[in-house]
Amino acid sequence: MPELPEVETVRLGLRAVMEGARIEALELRRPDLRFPFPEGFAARLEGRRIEGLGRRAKYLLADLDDGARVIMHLGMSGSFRIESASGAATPGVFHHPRDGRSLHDHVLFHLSGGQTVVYNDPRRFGFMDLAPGPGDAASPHLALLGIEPVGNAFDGAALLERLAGRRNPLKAALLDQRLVAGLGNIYVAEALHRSGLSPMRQAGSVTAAEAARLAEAIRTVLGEAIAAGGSSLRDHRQTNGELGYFQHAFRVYDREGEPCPSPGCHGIIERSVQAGRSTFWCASCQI
DNA sequence: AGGATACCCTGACCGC
DNA sequence: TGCGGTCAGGGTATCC
Repeated sequence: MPELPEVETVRLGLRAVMEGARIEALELRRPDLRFPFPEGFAARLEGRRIEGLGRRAKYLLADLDDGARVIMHLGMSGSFRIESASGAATPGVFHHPRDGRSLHDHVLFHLSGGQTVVYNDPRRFGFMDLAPGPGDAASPHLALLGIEPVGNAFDGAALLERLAGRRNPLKAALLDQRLVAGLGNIYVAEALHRSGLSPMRQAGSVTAAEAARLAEAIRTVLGEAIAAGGSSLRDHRQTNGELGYFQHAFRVYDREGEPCPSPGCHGIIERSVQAGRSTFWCASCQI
């Protein structure tokens, strides 16, 4: 799944065609994704104009002209692509031979501009929901989210405050969406390596200086990843069908056994498992 | 409190 | 070419 940079890449691509457009028809090709679609979902969207397309953590937010907000999560394998009226096939996307449409195209937004925005999700861990209005409190999905790591308020002090007193491993704390919202397995690994901190460290043991370094590393790695169009491992694509390329800039993620890329470090990248997820790190320079 | 585990689901890959 | 096992960018529930 997409983590924050992949979702932001998708948002930037979709914004150009969705903002200001009217949803002429919403085509649901099955009754559910991870959860059933909300009652009357299609009817409540049809005819509405999309006034803005935002993002909170890993959620895409479409604000409608009647005040409602569509909340979309890509799960592990969700992607959006834009089809123009010509209906040209997207490179690299499997199209079902029967109707020319991929088996996993589940939701189609038919827009007034002539384009169709297609949501594809093989694993269906993604979902869509409707909130009555803007503001995190209006949705149970957003209400408990922590600080936005690319927002202005995120710095060493803000991070230190959230880690203080926590006894769980630093990696687990950073993956907790209630503390910092938007990080996932890849970017936690990358940010910890860049800041020289061990994923095994007790979260509450991080000092003010270390928190400042970590916050800066998080901000930098997310920014670089967004600029690269995200990371494409299996499923993520930009909305024009192109791959992201930040995966080539990984320093530790999926690099078990390779030499640590830190200057002057002679360590080897290790893999271990924390909370059921792979952790990649260098025991020599991450302390 | 927080850790470990199972689960939701499909597809890719590996070894046999 | 097939088959079983394992793994995957997320989030949630449930059990200790």
